[in-house]
Amino acid sequence: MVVKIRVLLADDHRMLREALRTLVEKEPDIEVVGEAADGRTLLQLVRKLSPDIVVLDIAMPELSGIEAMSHLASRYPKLRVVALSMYSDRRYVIEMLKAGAAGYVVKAAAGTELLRAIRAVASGRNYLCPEVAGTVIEDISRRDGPARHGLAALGRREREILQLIAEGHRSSAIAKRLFISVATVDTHRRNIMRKLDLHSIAQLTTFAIREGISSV
Amino acid sequence: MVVKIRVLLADDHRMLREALRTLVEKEPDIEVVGEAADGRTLLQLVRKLSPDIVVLDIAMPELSGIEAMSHLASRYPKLRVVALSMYSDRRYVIEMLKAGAAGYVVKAAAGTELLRAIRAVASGRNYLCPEVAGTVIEDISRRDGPARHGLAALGRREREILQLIAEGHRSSAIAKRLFISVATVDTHRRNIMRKLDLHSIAQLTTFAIREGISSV
DNA sequence: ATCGCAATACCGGGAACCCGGTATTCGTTG
DNA sequence: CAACGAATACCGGGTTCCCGGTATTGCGAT
Repeated sequence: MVVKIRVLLADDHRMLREALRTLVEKEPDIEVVGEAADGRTLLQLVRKLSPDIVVLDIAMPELSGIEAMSHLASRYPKLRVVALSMYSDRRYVIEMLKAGAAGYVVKAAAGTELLRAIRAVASGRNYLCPEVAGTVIEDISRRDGPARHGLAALGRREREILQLIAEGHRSSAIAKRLFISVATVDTHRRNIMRKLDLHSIAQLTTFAIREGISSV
Repeated sequence: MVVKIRVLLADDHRMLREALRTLVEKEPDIEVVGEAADGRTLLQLVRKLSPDIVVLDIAMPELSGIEAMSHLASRYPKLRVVALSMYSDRRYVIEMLKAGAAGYVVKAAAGTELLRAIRAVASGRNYLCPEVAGTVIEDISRRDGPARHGLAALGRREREILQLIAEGHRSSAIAKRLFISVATVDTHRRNIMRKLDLHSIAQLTTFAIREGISSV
């Protein structure tokens, strides 16, 4: 009687979730215990279902994959996450790994890469698909100190608020949504602008799109 | 002995192709005869394999889904194509339907929608998933003249001002630059917003980037 | 000639944004 | 323990944004 790896899938595209589920459930040692379409639902399901592994798409609405990753890492230190993404760009890879992901697989890779990642991560190791392994090695060889620029200078809450601003929400709506005051939203926006040296909503929006926090 | 619907899958993300293949091949009346990762390979495989149906992702490298669709429609009039996309936006839907697609399904839909589309299209009918059916109906009910949508609805001056707004310039700076009054800038911005049904600078910026008026 | 649209411009008012400053609390790290 | 940063929150004031309304002029098409 083998113990199955209990996997939760998080991707906003329903068809892809279902298709990935079908692919993964062909494996006798893996079972999909749930699916989440956005970052918030993901957090709820993790609490409810206690999966072994989360397969987490980076580009998700509301609470982006990166934000969700940070939340998961702080609240569930034992949980192991495999990041799944269209992007093999260094920015995304490093960001997710820093946020606590144990694996990173691009959608251009074969389905077997995802299965390999799930099994490696479930057994306590980390996993990078070949497409991004070079990226990470290059980043390590470039690392030259704790200076943080751009997106890396923003805290978790700041990134969350930046996404909502860039998605067109007003401060009052953001405040209501996050159960904080409008003054706090304003303060965060100001801090974000100071750190990024930006001075308008348009510039914030452009930055957020460029950094993949918000989509076009 | 039932005749299977012979399907060719075209999507540049290998993992998704494989996952979709797994999903589709669970059906006894459908078989996947091939997979293409880009528009050129797609054309070659269609010639070689003569599938009944092509499931065609819009966003592909080399030859985009829309261009591939046009090529297929002119060279293989009997071939039936189901467009598969992240986008439910009217622009893409109408464009693909005009290019000759017999069906359109978004990735946010359930996997069963794709199966339904394949079967409908294979039996000679057209298929629109519910998420875009309203879009098409609205487009038809609007088709009462030279109605213009999105960017096409904007005049030269409006486009000029949209670009400057999206680049982060304030109304006062735009006014000074174009030798007009701030009130006029405000009026233009209002007209732009009305035509595009947008309500904030962030939304304008996102639109401008998407339309290539402004860059990230 | 007439009409419609683009470009220009204004009134008014309320809310949001931008930014100067301030503060407290909590958790982490040295 | 002390220091620092993140998160929360406020004061104040000026400007900009959003949007209700209005208007005129010039040009091109019919």
